[in-house]
Amino acid sequence: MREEDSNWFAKWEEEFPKPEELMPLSQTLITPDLAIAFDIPNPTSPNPQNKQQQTPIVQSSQPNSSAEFESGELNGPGGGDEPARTLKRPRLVWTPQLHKRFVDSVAHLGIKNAVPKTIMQLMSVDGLTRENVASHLQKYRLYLKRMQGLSNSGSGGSNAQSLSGADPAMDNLFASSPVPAHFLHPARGNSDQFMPFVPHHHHMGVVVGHHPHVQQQYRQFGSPRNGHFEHPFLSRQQSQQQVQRMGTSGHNGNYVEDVDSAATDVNGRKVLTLFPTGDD
DNA sequence: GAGGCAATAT
DNA sequence: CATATTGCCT
Repeated sequence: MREEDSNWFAKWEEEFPKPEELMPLSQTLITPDLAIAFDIPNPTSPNPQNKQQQTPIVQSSQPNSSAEFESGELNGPGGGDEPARTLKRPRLVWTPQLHKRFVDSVAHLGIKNAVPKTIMQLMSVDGLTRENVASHLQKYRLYLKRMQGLSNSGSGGSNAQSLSGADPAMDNLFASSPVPAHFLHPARGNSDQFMPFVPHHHHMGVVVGHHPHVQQQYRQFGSPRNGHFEHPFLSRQQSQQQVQRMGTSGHNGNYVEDVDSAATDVNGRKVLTLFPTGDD
């Protein structure tokens, strides 16, 4: 019982956006079927008054069979009554924010408890599946490993070092969130710290976008898209900020669409964007 | 079944 | 290219 114990929770809370802040932006979970079926409402006449659906109960959501409203046309096999069955969920887009939540969860869970299931539960992100987390966790571990090998300079911190030529694959995303020091080296003398497990439930909005065609979301640095130069980090943040503005403006309940890093798709590739509306 | 990880697929 | 999926193992 150190003084830290009394602090971790406060910090943990602080990092999260308030429900009120989430409200304007968060949409209820738009089920793939629904989104696809309706092809997402047009941006100019969105749903001005969207209701938010809170789930006060802690639940590992397996939103895989809830809504099944067909748009009327259905060639469905059999009769066309059954709920969504073999529908594929869109690819999950790991925004820096979402990943931050991921990292926070892992950090607070401790290495031992940081397994896909628990992480997923702690994150409490609607629509997030165990597989999503598992896949990302795998990559994240590789990232950490890579970094341990290169952790020479005495930055004393745990930040992304130079990334050049190695595996610049995911560095961009991962570098955007602070990596707890204990991650880099196994607990020493510290058995483990377990958490009381407090089910914080913040609702994250889910946006499914159907975009014409955008290629890479995370472009190389120094490549301005609309004639504006920006930093890699900023560019990402700005993209998100744009999204937020649209929502907070209250004018248009616009779904993410124009934003390059928002819900986008390459020729029919649907993308799921869960975004928290909070700080970075 | 759940997890970890490498390979492979989209 | 970022995720998803699969295979094989513990």
